[in-house]
Amino acid sequence: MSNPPFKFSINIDGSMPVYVQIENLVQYAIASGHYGPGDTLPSVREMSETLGINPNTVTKSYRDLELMKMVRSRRGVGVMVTDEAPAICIRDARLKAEYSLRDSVAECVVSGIKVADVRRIVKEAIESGETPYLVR
Amino acid sequence: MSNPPFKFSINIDGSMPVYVQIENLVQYAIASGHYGPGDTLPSVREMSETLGINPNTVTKSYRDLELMKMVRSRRGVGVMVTDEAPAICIRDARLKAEYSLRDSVAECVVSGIKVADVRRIVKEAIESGETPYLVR
Amino acid sequence: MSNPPFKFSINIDGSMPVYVQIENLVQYAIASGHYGPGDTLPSVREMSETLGINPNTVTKSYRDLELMKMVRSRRGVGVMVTDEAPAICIRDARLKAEYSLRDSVAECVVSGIKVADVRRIVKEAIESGETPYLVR
Amino acid sequence: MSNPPFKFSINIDGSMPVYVQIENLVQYAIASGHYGPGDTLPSVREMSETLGINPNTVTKSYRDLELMKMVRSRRGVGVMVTDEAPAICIRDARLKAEYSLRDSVAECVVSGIKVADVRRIVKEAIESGETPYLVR
DNA sequence: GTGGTCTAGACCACA
DNA sequence: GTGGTCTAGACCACG
Repeated sequence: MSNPPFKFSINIDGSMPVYVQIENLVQYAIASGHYGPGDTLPSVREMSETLGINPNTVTKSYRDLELMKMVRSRRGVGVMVTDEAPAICIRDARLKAEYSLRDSVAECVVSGIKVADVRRIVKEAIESGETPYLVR
Repeated sequence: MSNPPFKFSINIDGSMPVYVQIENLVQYAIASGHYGPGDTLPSVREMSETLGINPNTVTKSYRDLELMKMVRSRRGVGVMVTDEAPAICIRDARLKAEYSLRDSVAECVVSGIKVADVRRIVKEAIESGETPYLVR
Repeated sequence: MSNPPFKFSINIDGSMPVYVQIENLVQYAIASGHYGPGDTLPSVREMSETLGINPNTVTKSYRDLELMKMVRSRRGVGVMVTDEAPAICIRDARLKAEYSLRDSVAECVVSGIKVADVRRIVKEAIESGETPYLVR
Repeated sequence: MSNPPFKFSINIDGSMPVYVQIENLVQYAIASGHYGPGDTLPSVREMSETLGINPNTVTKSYRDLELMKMVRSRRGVGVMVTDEAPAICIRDARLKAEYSLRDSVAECVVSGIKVADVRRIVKEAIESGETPYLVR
């Protein structure tokens, strides 16, 4: 692996399919600048062994990412990040996060959680600043 | 059905299974006070016709709700809301909303959205919020 | 009701159907001598109101008991205990109880409950001497 | 299926639903140590063919067991025994057996069986008992 | 009328 | 290959 110090972590239980988690991981890694245009992702075999999952699952993730124009795979070489990937990833991540936030707040309000409590929870979450998918 | 009609609506093509949507609808109806302890839910047949789905799907939903202690079904009688149901529904709704909020905020932070923007989005979402529908 | 001081008690929840519980109640009442040959059972209406259940359910129980030759119903008169009923009820009750006991003990042994504990439980149950269906 | 074959057998005509029988069989197999944490149960298709029943029926059993936290099912992988399953199964089996015993003894007493006879029956049942199959 | 169970068979999501 | 969902339709148990 050419870019070793990046740590992936997936939750094999939970409702989110493994292949989606992998796609998200890679997109976050690109959005955060860990992988830049031209960088090579871990090989399918390496990734599957690292995560302890089926290689087919990784293959599917990489294929999806290729369809999203975020990576390009070349036989015998590997899977490389495209030039457009960072911009797409960053934009997508922000849009998704923003949408998700509006949604959650509305859900809280509608559930009868007090506004003060909503603010408190937001404050705590900002301060604790955990990353849901990335482990640095 | 002794209660006034509750507007049920499901999305048969969405990613969320139909039986889960029904469970959510019922929990929503209980949390909002539309159905109280002792009330009878629409019969399996009635619900299936209303929603245009197979009775077995409704049966599955009702069975799950029974395992969750929210309803009690009796052959030849119907499906009735339990005494504990409202408390469980309200508590669950809040816990889910709170968890979702923390998650979204973390996602925003990790996506590089500025803290000031996070606060602004939260503020907007609260202000555009609907009146709480949950009974306390 | 001609034989008033007998108290019935049924569990409308639980897995045992209501009509079966009623049949058992009546058989226990006959076995215990509360109702003797020629005595009249409570009317369907009275029984259904006392227990807060559907009259059809009582009707079904009485019909079953008639098929078992334990009661005989006469239009305009009521449902009366037959001459053979006590003997049948007593024999059946003992056989069922004995079979059930052997079964339970075997189940305990096979579940790994120690023999000493089995004996203790039996002793306690005898001493507490509750009646599962009858309330005197 | 990695484990040696477990002899499953169900009674398709009995009063107990088939899916409940399957659940009991699996719990029995877990309590007896045939299946341990991490082991994979027979696939839905395999089980349904073995028992000569519809796959949906097996699915229902497995789903119930999952709600009881005894197994965890993963699409594309299989159904696996959880870590807590053995303890739950053993505890449940004992509780059920103990409850059943108390009930039977009470039934004997109320049926007029003499205490001496109750003790004799218990003694006989214990002596004819099989070796406990449950793992501690 | 109510809900409960089971079947047969289809299609999908996942690894 | 795995399990998950849904349909259509049958039959039964219960009140």
